[in-house]
Amino acid sequence: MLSKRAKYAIKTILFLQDHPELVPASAKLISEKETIPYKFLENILRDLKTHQLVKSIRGAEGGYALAKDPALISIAQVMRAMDGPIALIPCISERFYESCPECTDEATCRIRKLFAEVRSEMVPILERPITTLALPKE
Amino acid sequence: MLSKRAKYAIKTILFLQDHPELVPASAKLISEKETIPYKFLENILRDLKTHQLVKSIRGAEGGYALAKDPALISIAQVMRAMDGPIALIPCISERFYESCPECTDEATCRIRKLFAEVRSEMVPILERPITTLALPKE
DNA sequence: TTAATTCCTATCATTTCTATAGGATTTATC
DNA sequence: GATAAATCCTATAGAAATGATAGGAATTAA
Repeated sequence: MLSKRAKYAIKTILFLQDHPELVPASAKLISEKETIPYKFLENILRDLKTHQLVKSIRGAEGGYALAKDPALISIAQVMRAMDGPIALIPCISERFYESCPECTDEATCRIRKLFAEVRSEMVPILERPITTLALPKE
Repeated sequence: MLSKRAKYAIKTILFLQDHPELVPASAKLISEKETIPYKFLENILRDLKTHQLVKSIRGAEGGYALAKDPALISIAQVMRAMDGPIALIPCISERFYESCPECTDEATCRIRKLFAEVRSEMVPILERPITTLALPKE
């Protein structure tokens, strides 16, 4: 399951997407509007910045904005920045590969292919740009 | 990511699938063959039994066996028994539905549909019977 | 100069995950 | 009937991850 960090991060990214580009949004504002604990948010924003998903403007009247065109940002990017791999087992992850400590031999692992298939179905959906995340119609 | 419990449980289920039906496999045997800590395994087996994936025979010469035809058992069942929901957010889970505490309104949640789609791609793959999990050919 | 803000390090609290301990109960076999 | 090999059960310990807070340094617009 997604961590709370990741959920907060997604809310933050979507908030910034909606926010007028010219005015940066302060952590305080985001915290209040999205009901995210302030200090926790600061720390998420730092991480999002490290991963080049948001940029910051320091000082009074400063704040945060998306670091790039929303058409180039996906939920997958946010998830990876917060929680790490999307794959359910590490030995099939593209970006976070690790061998499974329990596994004696990847070549003969009977579940590896299954989870690889799962991953390859998940990823393209999660990699859609956030511009495709319209509000559901009533 | 899958928990160690879930990985151990999957190994156990596959071990039992391969094991001759007439002789139950003891926790000790499984523990040794699959290198799973004995006491941890006992506790996993209990849980698998509660979820009616394995059955047990008590006493000397006792042990465990699959509770049903392997054609009726899937990795999804094992995962749900060990780790709970397969969905990445609780508000789209079929079996473990919960509203997201961060969410003000499901109807207007912008990521809900996306994660529902992800889930609906994952589930059919994970629900394939374990009889389809052949060893990969060289 | 002040106030608003990001930035940084550290720490705490809670929960979840992994694993172990110790023994009660059951049952096949000798 | 005794013994040994098992499952079964409750409890708890230890470790790691997660969620959250504290306190202040640095930056900058007004």
